[in-house]
Amino acid sequence: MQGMQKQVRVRMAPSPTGEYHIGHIRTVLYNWAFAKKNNGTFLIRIEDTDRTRYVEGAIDRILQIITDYGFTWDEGPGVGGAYGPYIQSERLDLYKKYALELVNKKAAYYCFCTPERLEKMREEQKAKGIVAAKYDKLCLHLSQDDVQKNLDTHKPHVIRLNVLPNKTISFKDVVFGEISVNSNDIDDQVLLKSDGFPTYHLGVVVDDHLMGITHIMRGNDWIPSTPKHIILYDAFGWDLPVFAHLPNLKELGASKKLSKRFGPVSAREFLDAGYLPEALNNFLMFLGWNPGTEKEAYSLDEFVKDFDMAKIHKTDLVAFNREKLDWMNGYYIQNMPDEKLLERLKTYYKNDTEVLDVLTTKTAFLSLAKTRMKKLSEFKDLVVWKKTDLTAEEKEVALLFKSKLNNLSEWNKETILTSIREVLKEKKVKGSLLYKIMTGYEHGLPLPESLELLGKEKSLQRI
RNA sequence: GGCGCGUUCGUCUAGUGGCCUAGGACAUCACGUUCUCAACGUGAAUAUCAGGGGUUCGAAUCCCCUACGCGCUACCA
Repeated sequence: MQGMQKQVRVRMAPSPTGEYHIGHIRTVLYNWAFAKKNNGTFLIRIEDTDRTRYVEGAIDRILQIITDYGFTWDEGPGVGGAYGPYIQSERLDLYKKYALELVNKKAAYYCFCTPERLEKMREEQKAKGIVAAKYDKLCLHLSQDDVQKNLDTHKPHVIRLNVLPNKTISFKDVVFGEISVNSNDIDDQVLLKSDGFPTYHLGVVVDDHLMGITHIMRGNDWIPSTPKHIILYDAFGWDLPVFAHLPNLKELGASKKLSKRFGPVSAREFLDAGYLPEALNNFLMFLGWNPGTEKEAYSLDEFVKDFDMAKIHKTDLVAFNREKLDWMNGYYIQNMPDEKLLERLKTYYKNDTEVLDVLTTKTAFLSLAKTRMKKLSEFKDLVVWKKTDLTAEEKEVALLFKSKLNNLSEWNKETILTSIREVLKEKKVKGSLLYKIMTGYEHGLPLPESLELLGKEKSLQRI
């Protein structure tokens, strides 16, 4: 079968439990690019199996933010596909069927233990000095009759994975290499909860297999769970997908996860703060991957071309350098064609009439502002000037400036600049004072150009 | 505590036994340009590759130990 490459199918499986994190976008990016590079399929599957953490509307918001970052999916919510439904809560029968298959194969068993008994069991183990409590397999030893009796009386139950002792479970990770764990360290994980929903472990394995997933790229916090999944694949007799675990993101300086204290955390917040999706994506690409060249500016298309799983970093955490993100965003703004930037700004400031007015009547401000903003959110302070209080001395400068401007017979940036130079020379003041007088800020867009745009009358009014 | 994983400039990294007296980018500093601030250009500084043992003619690169960090240890994902 050499040369018969299996069709690449990858997935992103968000849980609708809250806001979509910027790190999730990084994972989307890698999976999406890998699919595109291999002419494969990128699908989205919603893992809404935790009803206690379910957040109303979260699915729509997650799909929207993925879209807003520029990604599309070939199968999944909204687009359908041959392997649907793509929402786990609509696949409950499937998980039950496979859980029962495992029970029949003795690879799993019914457990009728109450939460209270589990709690007590853990406390007892703790008292004995065992910190990581494991289920004691009590229900594994229930007779067939007892199990049936309990089922007949509808006693609440779960289905647990039956982990055999003294086995070495190992798997090969594309990033981390060979990883092996002793089965004695693996708990008899619940597979099917008492409410009939699967746990993550059953859900992913069943769905990844049924949906033909060939490669799994996810955060490396999943490494410890992977052996459980391997046991499941083996029990079902299914082929293993390729695993690649990605380094997680941390806050710069701290070895801790991203925190609101330092800035945006959710994917949506970054957009709201005025970051461009293309800059964000470019930044995210390098958080866990590097082409090995000195090229740093990457469009999505270029990334698809160069992305290589073998170049994913084997490290546990990568710092999210917000300063570098700002630089990169500024870089993208500077290099964006004016018309395109104008559209972005109009969308960003769609509820701000003051800025919108500037964007429609004085578009020339755009090219002046371009090199002066790192985020779209900084545009407003550059073009919407504020009033400020002046000292007596400053007022004198202001009046001189006003009369100079008033005397100009021609109103253009050269004549205005001449006036500025004269004022600065005569009054021996710094340029920043004129900015304060005109704009209310110590600095801003070049005055000659700005005032030319504003017009003589309005400029004089400002003073 | 147990298990797993990691550790190169302040940060993200290049690096898979000799090209490394460790390269790039961000940040920092200096100079140039200048109506301010940016942008831009040029240049500077910053890492005995966590520490200690090996293996080898030769190690950031291979092995062992230690330290530190992170993750997991739920009827959460």
